[in-house]
Amino acid sequence: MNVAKGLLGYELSFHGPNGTVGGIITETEAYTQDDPACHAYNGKKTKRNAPMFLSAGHIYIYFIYGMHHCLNIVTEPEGRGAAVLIRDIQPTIGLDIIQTNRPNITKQSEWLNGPSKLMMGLNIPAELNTANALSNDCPLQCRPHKKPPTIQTFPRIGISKATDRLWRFRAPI
DNA sequence: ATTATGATGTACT
DNA sequence: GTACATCATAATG
Repeated sequence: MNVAKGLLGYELSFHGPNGTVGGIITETEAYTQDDPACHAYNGKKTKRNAPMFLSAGHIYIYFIYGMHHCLNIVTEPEGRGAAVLIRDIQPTIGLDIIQTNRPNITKQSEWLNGPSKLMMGLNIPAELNTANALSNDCPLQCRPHKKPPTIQTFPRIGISKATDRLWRFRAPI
């Protein structure tokens, strides 16, 4: 969760076939292996969550609700299953391309303001699962941009377990 | 082999 | 605020 806070204000960029798109990370959620809401709870490794056990900086993308994908950054050393869910991004790079990827959404502020919305808006392919974002040839890059002056803390949402853990973090716009 | 459920988004009332 | 789309995965038989 220290990483979840640290990622706020970072600029995430994706170099796709149609150009480069990206934006500033403004909301994240932390998941660790001692957390009942985590896909890797108790260190149980499955086909789906295997990327979470790679070393920090790897990418974990999973499919949910039969139609959506969510993007996570792995946060702990190899062998421990933990990651940060990227929940909200403010678009800054390749706005015209992002608009094309979100044809029915008029407000720029709603292009990437959700874990699956940002996958659609940035058009990130599920094949990036298990890639290493720290490697220079990775199409997905994450670089420091602006450090947020304050960080707000909330309960996580969309889960049914461990909702008491205040592991959702937001940077004010 | 079968079943329950989910780290959600969108449209509609 | 409520309803529903839609299916891979993981747990269970």
